[in-house]
Amino acid sequence: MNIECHNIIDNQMSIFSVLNDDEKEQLKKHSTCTYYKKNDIIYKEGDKPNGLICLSKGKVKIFKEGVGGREQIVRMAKPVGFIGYRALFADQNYLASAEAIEDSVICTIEKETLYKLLTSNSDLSFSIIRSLASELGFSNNRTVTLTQKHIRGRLSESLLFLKDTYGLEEDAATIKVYLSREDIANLSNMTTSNAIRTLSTFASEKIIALDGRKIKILDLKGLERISELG
Amino acid sequence: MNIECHNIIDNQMSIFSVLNDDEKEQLKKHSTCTYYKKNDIIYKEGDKPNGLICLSKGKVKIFKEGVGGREQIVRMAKPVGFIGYRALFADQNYLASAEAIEDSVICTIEKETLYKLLTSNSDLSFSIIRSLASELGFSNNRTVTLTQKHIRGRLSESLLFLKDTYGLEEDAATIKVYLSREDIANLSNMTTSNAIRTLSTFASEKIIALDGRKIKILDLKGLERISELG
DNA sequence: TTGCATTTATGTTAAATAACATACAAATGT
DNA sequence: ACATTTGTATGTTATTTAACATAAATGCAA
Repeated sequence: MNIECHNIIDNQMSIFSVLNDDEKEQLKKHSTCTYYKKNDIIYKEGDKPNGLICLSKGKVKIFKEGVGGREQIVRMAKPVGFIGYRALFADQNYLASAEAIEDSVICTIEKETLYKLLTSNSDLSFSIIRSLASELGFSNNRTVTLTQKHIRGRLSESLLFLKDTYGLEEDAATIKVYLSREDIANLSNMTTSNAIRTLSTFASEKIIALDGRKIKILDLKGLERISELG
Repeated sequence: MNIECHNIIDNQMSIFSVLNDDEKEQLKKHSTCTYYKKNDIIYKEGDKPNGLICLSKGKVKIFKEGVGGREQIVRMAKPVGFIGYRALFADQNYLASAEAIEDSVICTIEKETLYKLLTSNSDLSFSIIRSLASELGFSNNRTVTLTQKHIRGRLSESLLFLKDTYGLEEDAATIKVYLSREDIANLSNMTTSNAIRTLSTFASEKIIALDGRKIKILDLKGLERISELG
């Protein structure tokens, strides 16, 4: 039934590995599974969180609407990872929206159950503190990157970020996520035109190869160099 | 002796208010006071945190070095607030530097003592989770602001941010912090020249009044409007 | 298939902002 | 009191990037 939820909770990689069997059982009883199609909205800026959302399968983008409706992707989620936990723990409404960029499965854990466990299990609290602290560091880094690097630097950093987040296909070169040029632009703080143009330039420089939405990294060192130089 | 530390720990506004007297005593025994002059560095990017730093008196800027040594201010601290807790809890070295922009007093709480308390007191963990989650929301907001708003929007948002953070003088108009034009620029992601120029423009439009480093807000609504429009 | 919408591609122009140059004022040290 | 540095101010130019325009390619549905 919500076998997907059970898998997450039992997963050795998840933060729930610090829980004992009884605690895990609690979580399983109070969690529900939901299925999303590609392009489905999981939640919207302003919505109220009602539980801890965990991505079991698929890929999700988290983005904010900026000036003139222009969107900025602030995070990309992969399994097994949390979504919207910032708002939940800050006791705020969502400040960003989440949309599935592939068919996805999420598992929602009831807020009350989670909080009860947090009270009794300090290791779980520690895990969450560590997660939030890491992501804050990432966010601060990104602020500097997106504001200070030039277009080529921002784009190459985004490509490296996508590679690090989702990994590579069996050919050890193709980034394992297929975004529209618009999404790549929204991730890299540039217009779609400029994302397309700069990708083409990279391709002509043999740094990457393009085939539709497939992006193959040909010269990793080169990409890293461009990213560092800004 | 470290009376300043004691004040922080007993302060009703600090997150330590959830502790009992015995726990507070523990903290006091394992904390030390340090005094910093204006422009003193408290820690540098890459340093290893060795405790929880709390600002007791003064004002501190947290900034990152970006492309070509250009600095970006990511946070401004005021009493009673924490500094560098992100790196401490993420178990990382500092990703940013902290510098006193006024004579300041900080109180450092030993990591081991803090962690012991976190294990036994879940309310304290909760407080830290909430703080980190709030700051992450702030950071994501800032990313969008700094990348999408135009110069006038970024500068007015920075002025409003400084007002909200440090408050106003008795005249109910002058922002209670005295930054160099360069710092204002580094906060707003622009060059010093453009910060100076745009401040002058705001002054000529009677939105603010300038007197050296004193910035008086004459038209709050106007400033908010400019900030929102981007 | 055909038509229509969307995405991708590329060239041109316009706007925003950084970079640079210079001048002057204020603070600081000797 | 003077020289030296630092901060502030403002004008000019160069560069980056957004905005706009157009068109080809692709995906999708009737």
